[in-house]
Amino acid sequence: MQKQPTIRDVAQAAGVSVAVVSRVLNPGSGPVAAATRGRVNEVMKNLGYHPRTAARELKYGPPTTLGLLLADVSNPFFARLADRVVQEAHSRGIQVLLMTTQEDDQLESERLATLIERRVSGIIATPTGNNLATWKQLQDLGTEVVFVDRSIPSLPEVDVVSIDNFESARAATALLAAHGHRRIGIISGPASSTTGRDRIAGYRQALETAGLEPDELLIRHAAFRGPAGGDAASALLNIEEPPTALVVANTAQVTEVLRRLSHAGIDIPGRLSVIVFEDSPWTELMTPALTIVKQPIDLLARHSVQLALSNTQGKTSEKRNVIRVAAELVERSSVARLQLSK
Amino acid sequence: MQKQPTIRDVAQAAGVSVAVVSRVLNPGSGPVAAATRGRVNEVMKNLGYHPRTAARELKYGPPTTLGLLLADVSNPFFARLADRVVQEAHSRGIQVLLMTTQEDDQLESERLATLIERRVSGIIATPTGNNLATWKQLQDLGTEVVFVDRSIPSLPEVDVVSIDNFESARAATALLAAHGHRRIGIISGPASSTTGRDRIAGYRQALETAGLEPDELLIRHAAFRGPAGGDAASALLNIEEPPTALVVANTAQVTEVLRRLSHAGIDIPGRLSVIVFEDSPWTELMTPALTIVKQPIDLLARHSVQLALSNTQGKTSEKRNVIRVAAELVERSSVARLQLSK
DNA sequence: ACATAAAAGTGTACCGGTTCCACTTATTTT
DNA sequence: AAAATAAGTGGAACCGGTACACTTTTATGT
Repeated sequence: MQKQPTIRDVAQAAGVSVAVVSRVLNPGSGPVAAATRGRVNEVMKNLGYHPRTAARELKYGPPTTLGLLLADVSNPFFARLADRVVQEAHSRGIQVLLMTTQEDDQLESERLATLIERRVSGIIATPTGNNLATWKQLQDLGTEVVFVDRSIPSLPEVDVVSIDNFESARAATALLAAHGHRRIGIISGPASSTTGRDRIAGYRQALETAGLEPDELLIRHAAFRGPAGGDAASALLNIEEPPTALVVANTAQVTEVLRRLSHAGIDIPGRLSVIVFEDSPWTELMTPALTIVKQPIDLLARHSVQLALSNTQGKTSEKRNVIRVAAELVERSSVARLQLSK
Repeated sequence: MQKQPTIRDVAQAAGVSVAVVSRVLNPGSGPVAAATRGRVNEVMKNLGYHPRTAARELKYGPPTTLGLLLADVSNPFFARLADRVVQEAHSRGIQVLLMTTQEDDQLESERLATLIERRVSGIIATPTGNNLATWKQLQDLGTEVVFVDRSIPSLPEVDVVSIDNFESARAATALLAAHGHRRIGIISGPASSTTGRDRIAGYRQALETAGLEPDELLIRHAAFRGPAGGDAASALLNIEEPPTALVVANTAQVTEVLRRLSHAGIDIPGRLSVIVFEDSPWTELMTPALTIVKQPIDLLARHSVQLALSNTQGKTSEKRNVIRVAAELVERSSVARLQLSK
């Protein structure tokens, strides 16, 4: 284990001053004779020299690191988002520090503290909904904060990138109504989350447009983690007048819900039509292939990274950015047309 | 956007020297009177002071950051691995820099350069198989390198954590043989990858034990990305004497293969029995529920992090570590017992 | 009370880069 | 040919922490 050469070692070996080496390292920061540049480069290669990022960052804050704070990377939606964010960031020469909260605000708080200490230039996050003061502090410190997928209404000054939750749930519900369903259930995220609430709101809107009376028994909020989604599904199946159609608007709970339906021996779409907010490849492989609401993850990632870096890149737009991208309703085979026998 | 207070600001406001503040920051590094400690903490809180990691890292290399270099986080296997690695690292106060290679050795090379500049203490990676010199350099520099899932045979000094690829493929193949299958196909990773090769080797071993003659037409290597798996599946279905059973040992290509089988209208397990290397929840939701080889991702993650940090934590074990954990064959409904009509 | 030891606190060099400014040497202008 | 300008290089301060060597204060023992 050899010890790393420093810029001074390079300077000495090349017979120049450290200032010159630094200029070679940062083209455009000053003039260097072509011959000198070549010699220095040669020496750097021979010595296996790599400038140390930590030292570099000490002088000026690091626009080279982004924090990506997600609830849970084992959720395919977040995993794909992470993948795209990382790619997008790399294409701009930015690195990504990945952190997870497990939807736990205490953990979130610790992660945020770390990100502050790292002086990351931007943070892309799916907030738990708490730690308001910390989020505010981050912004005051000049860190560009971008909420993705969800947001926190009481932090109206933070940028947000998400799909149009209201509209996508409305469209899904409207599709079911158009197929003749009158008892339409929905399982959404917790009421404390914006996605959870907004999707329910879209659902209600669709019911109203279709002239259907909302039944609170058909509306379920479920936590993102644990068996909550499955329990909600079971509960829905056991009410007096069970639904003939179900919107699973809680992405993290889709497999839980489907598992429960499967164990209960529910025929899809014969007994229950289903639309899920989830566009993993497997939704197409199921029997029947699931009708889904597809989130344009690429766009979410691209916009998030762009916003998270916008401040750093100089063009500090003073006003807040809210980007809503459209989700796509992909019709497959899990929605049945109901015979109107009444 | 206020500018950040430094340790000197804190020292001045608290009426002490920077050394004392530093001691408060690093308990155990020296004596501080309880009253002083309280006062300094108070001032730090009021000023919103957070010590800057970059400055801290400058003096001693950072055992606070790990590099996680994966092929692709949108692959559920890697996603879950990332999730566990991040959790495991966080529980030890370590941060994770996530990078992806898209199986491209050029990109891998660039990512490695970045990791060198960051002086990360350890790297957990799924190597593409190239960049041998860089991997070696990393080790010489004292970076703890751990290959996970795959390895590079020509780098025998690098730690490896993976499942027993040979044995898991052997077991899967043996199960099919025990169910009476004599034409067993396999789609594995590329021949350039250790997983690709080792699983094929296990497959051959199982055939031999079962007294079956290997047929090269039934053995397919497919790239991890793109439509290669699907193409391999199609090819297998179109040979003169097609298989009655298939092992999909290329995790990244499982959905591709299944999609192709589905489009071809293949009845599983009626016409083709299937075992896949993939344990996402959806494999249980399929009709029929898939028989799978389940990788103990928790263990892989835990061991990887442990090894990646072992050097740093002082206990420099001079010899190389190779950790092989057992995969579990979970029998469900996608394997049919064949009537031996011959 | 007085020596002595332990505790508390301070000053400052250092980590490895970047950059400002001064300085020397070449090149151009008139 | 002298003066002005540009190009190339070097010296040293600085970024924000850490830790060593040292001084001052407080506690302990007889």
